[in-house]
Amino acid sequence: MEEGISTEEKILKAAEEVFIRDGYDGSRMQDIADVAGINKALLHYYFRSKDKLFEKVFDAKIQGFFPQVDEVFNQDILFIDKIYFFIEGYIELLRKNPYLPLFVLNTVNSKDKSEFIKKLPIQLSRKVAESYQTDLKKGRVRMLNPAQFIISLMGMCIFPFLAKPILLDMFQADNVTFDALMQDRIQELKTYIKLILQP
Amino acid sequence: MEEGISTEEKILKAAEEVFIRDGYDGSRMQDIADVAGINKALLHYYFRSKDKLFEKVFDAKIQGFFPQVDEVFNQDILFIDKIYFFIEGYIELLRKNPYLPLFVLNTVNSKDKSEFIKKLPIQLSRKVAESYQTDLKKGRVRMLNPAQFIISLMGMCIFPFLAKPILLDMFQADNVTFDALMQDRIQELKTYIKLILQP
DNA sequence: CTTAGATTTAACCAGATGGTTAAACTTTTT
DNA sequence: AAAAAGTTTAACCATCTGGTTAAATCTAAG
Repeated sequence: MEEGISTEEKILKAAEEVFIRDGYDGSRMQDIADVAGINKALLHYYFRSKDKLFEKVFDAKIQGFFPQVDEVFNQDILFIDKIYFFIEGYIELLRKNPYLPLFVLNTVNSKDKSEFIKKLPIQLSRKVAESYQTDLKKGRVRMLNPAQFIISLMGMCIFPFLAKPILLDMFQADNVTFDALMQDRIQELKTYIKLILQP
Repeated sequence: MEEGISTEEKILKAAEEVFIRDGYDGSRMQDIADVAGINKALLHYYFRSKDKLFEKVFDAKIQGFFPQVDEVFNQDILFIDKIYFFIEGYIELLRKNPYLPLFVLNTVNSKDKSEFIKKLPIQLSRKVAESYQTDLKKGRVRMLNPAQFIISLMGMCIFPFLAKPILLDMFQADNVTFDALMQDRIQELKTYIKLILQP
């Protein structure tokens, strides 16, 4: 654990690591303290409870689950190009935060944290749908169900990171080849999207 | 809890419910005993430990994560039709077992159960790839990366069930409309697959 | 320098947890 | 019917867990 950062920050970094690795139920306050290199009582001094600490970590990480769509979708460009940019951005983001999807999905699926769903900055569906309708009217894209399209797009981006251990086994891959696969996947998904969208 | 079934079966049913609902770390042996309507000591009498009980449940459920692909892929039909059958079968299966994906993915991603990956009956990738090559040679399908295709196919089938709470919020849906969306999704995915595969 | 406020420490706490034990009870076998 | 085997129970156990407490230590302010 590095010098020069506050105890609060040490705790947040350690908590993030442990919560992501072990999940909420599997995480121990003593483990977080050990990783942070501090006395366990400080966790309560600074954050009051395990719940609140988790919430703080979740709040910090959640902003990354849905990348800022404004920059992409407010541009005056073709819908399909917006989707390309989205794919590039999202897969890059997931490559840097490969454990994020499972962390978020576990949280929103857990029964005592389902209200955390309200914390998700979900503008994606609206932005995509509006942008899609614009291009549909101009005959630039095929008619399809925007909701289903968004689900598919997200599924194709996110799923491999969730299923990484399975895919490593399935394709006799290691971390290096998996990452290359994810790199290649950007182009692959663009191809699919083009085939699906072009009228 | 029903009459006429053995204590062992009672425990397995209850354990399945609780492990799926709360995850391994979040599950308590007393909870499982309560759901089963038995004394907690019986869990150890019949299954020796929480670990072993979990493994038994996992073994039972895992067979369903990858549906039997033999029936579908051994048929002498077009590759694309095989994929259609796969989609129908898999989405139906997931609609009946909506919590299964998260259960499995959590298990294979957890650090002390990663060896469970070996229990997955993974013939899917090989079957799909072989079948795809056959049709490729006959010019029935477009050239693409089979691994990426499989990942996408599975992602589009599985992801919505993992992200259900998010999607409910995102699309202002409830359980009924979500299920209808999953029903409709079969046709939608077939459309995508057709567009992607046709030469 | 002293005081006040902030931070940290080590010990402690009540309840929870997976698991154990021995006795009681039930079913099967002889 | 009695004995043996199998099942169940209630109590118990050592350890773990999130959290608390009061004293010690550190830092900032006057």
